[in-house]
Amino acid sequence: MTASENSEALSQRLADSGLRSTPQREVVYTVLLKKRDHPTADEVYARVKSELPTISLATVYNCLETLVQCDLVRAVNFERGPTRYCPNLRPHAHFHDESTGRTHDIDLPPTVLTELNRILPQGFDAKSIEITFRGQAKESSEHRAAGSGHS
Amino acid sequence: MTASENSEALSQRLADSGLRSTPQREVVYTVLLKKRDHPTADEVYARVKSELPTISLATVYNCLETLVQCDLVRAVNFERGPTRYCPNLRPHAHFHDESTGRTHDIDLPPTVLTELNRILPQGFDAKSIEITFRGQAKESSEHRAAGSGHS
DNA sequence: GTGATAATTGGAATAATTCCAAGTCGCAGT
DNA sequence: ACTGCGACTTGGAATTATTCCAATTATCAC
Repeated sequence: MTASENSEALSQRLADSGLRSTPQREVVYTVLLKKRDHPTADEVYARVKSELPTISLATVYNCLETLVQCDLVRAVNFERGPTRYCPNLRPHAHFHDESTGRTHDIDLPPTVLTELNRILPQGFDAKSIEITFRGQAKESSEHRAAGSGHS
Repeated sequence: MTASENSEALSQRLADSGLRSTPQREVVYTVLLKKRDHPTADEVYARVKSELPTISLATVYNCLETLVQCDLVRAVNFERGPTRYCPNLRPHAHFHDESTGRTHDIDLPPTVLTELNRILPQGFDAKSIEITFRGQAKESSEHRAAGSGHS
């Protein structure tokens, strides 16, 4: 998917919700797509500033919130600490590597999701499931964990 | 399990880690056991104060942290917002009811855990898995969701 | 009991996020 | 093009959750 296609997708989604496409929203979104390392709002702010030096942190929070509303980005929270943002829309779990602090996306086979829904008692109706592994990723630091690639 | 048995278990665990059993730690722990609604530190503080009026919020944070260290309590974070605390030690998932804001424990069959570990790519070694459902629990407010009962 | 060590306390400090009021931008209708 | 209205952005103040710190207090070993 090219950059302009992503931009198209963004304007489309925004328009669907009656929202406008703005430079700030575009840049925040492309920053998320460019480096998929689950950055915090502060980190996004730092990255966006190199392209849009006058943007404010409040706007970054606003844009991120907007993108989450439009279902273009997922907000992720494991443990205490700042919220992180993830532009991977495929069903996936997160693996939090305790030694590096890094977070990897793990693709979820659909069977696992249906299986998980089966363990819910009567009357529980889940709209979404979040799964976080915690442990160590022993291999090379250049994992190509399934699920990060949208290219 | 009686109250004094819980208290025993607590001192034991604390001793194992070279820590002392104190009134504050005991009360914080019993408060968590008494009402298993995943309270925040502030809520625990409020409940503990009725029994131990001079306790400080800092101490509540300290005690909770200690209990988590001793593996008697789990700290739970879904989405932004304060950390919540859960004295259920059995493997379980959380179901977050979006309409009531309440959180229910869902027992996890061991098969699900082994299945989940199977989806990890080579080199990923998970020590723990956290699962959170989000949706609506349609039934009566008095669910006896499996997993809460230790009695 | 006495001393060493651990735990508690209150308040200040920090971190993350939200709120708010003012200013700016962009489109719709003329 | 011009104007007006609502949406968006901005900076700073406010809020919330949590941690830090220095001083006191309690507890255990001897």
